Amino acid sequence: VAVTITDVARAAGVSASTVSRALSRPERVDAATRAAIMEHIARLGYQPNRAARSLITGRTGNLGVIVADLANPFYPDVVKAIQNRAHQRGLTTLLADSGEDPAAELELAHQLAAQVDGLVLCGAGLPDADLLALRRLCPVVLVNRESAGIASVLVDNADGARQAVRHLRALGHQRIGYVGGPPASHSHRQRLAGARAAAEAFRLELVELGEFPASFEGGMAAADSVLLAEVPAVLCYNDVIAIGLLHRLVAYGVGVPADVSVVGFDDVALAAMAYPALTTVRFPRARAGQLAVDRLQALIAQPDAALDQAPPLPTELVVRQSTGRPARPTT
Amino acid sequence: VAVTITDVARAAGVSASTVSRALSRPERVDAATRAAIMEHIARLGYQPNRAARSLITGRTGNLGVIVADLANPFYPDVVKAIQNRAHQRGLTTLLADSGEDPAAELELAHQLAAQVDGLVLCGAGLPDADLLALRRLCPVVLVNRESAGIASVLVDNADGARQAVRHLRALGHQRIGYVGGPPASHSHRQRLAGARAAAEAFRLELVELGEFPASFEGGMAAADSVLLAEVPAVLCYNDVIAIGLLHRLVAYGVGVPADVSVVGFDDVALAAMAYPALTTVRFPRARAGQLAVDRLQALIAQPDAALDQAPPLPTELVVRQSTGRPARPTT
DNA sequence: GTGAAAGCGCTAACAG
DNA sequence: CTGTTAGCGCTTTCAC
Repeated sequence: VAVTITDVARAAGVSASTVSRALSRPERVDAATRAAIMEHIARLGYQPNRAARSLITGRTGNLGVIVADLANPFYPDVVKAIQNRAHQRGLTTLLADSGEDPAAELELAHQLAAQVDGLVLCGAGLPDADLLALRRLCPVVLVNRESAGIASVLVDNADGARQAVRHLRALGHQRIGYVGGPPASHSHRQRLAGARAAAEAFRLELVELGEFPASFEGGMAAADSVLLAEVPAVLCYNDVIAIGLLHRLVAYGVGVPADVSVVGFDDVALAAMAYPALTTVRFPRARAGQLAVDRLQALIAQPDAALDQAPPLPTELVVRQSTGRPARPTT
Repeated sequence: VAVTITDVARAAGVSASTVSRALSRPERVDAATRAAIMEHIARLGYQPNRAARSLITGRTGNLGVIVADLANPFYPDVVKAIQNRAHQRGLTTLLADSGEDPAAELELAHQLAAQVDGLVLCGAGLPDADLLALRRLCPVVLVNRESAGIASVLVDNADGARQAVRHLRALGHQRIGYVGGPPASHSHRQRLAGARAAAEAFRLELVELGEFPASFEGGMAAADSVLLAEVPAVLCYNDVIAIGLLHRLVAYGVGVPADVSVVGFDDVALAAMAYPALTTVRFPRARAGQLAVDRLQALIAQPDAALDQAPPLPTELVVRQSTGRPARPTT
């Protein structure tokens, strides 16, 4: 069924090399011959065999993406952006889900490394050493994680937390609870650090309520801590936790925002759909995905260019109905 | 950097063919030599070059997945299951997102067809004719869509709708509204048909409230129709619409389920997180994804085996808090 | 500007 | 059971 370059060459009455050249270096081929060749290509529906091309060029035209968990609403948005951008650039996307398991992630990474031109790691849980080893196999770009010697697309988590704290302070709160996420998470640490710094800067008390799984259940579990600490406002590690918290608070009859203000992080679609709609900090997922592809392409073109880290992408506070002026004075 | 089969062969003191055989047909190689070869393979970290292998076998070891929209919470779950299963089977997954655009889908499908052993189409919007043409290029499996001559993994949407209607009827409702989804959708038609049949069977009135985009906004837009029709219970095309409706109803001060019972469809994670938690019909996404891979593998092995369609996968009613006994008689 | 030839890494007959 | 041979479809020197 497959039509090869030789078929095209024969049809056009030229050699295979010329057809090949017409495709890869059009300027090195006579305009007339090129036109004729193109015509035959279109007519025969010729598509170059990628395996054969890849065998000789060493390029696959594929880009690998490994995410921690596709079921987490954070990741599909990143993947979607990556796939779209890659497609624009003529690359196809290989996707793998590590299930938050570093061992699985390592295995997948090595497997993919052999069949892609570069790898994007999202929510990577790999130790720096593994990352470095991987880097020797193929170009790697990290999304929302920093590691020495590896390119990454960073987002200003700390500033996002700062904006959230500032918002809560503007509403009059003097004490703010922080519902933490998984301790291993890069974002968690940055967000916590940002919240701490902001608490100091804005002269308010930050009550750290513990670390919870980044899930709806985790958020529900955090509700008791929030109640016990009697904080009038809470910043959560992410939206999913915030929604779990919201759910449980409402079930307890605690008014949001009347009794407790809640702020999430990420601005996943969920946040706008919660009731009351969740105030949150937007994490530029689509932008991050695009940039990751762009950086990867640059790396593929120049494998050992100096990796100048761009400044982190900005985050943005999105105020919705889950925060508001406190109904009663909060001291 | 790359270690080839020849390197392994030389190290083991055998020919390349023997190494190749040791990998693909271990039983045709002496146990001792095989062991020695395996040892060298492990020591040298040899990984077969897939391009070279693919060039000769015609197999890529890749499986393509095209989804309508990754940002729709329905799809990531399917993709995750597909990728997991594929990985178990030693296949890698190429992912593409068509953005609900049939033209883009067609282009992606043809592009992917050339570099995969088979294609899974999820939420396919392609005309039957295009599907058939595609089928000639490579094995294709459809998820939740039926088309003559093409293998598919079907789900019993009609029965899901029936279960939902039955539930509402059991609660005492005599009139039920149906908030439809996109008219082009296969699921929409099946669910509507199921609801109609069930309405007749259970002797109640089904009020069709129109067709809406399958989005949160679509659901919000449907709220007015629900109010105007004064129906005490509503079945929605899917969860996302149901959540939008819920949101708007609550904002209007309409109690759910006190004043109106609401049922969604799909059981996306969102449904459990809504407040009140959404009663819905579970669509077996993970199972469907797995089955799609299994069927695709069967097709790859025997391209023109008779395609015996398995019975549709069952759906299951999940009762949560958005439905309940009506507070007042509903006549 | 174009063609001939070589070979990428691997597998699949076919001998032995 | 193992080695030899040929070639998958393409790109890329290198002559012309």
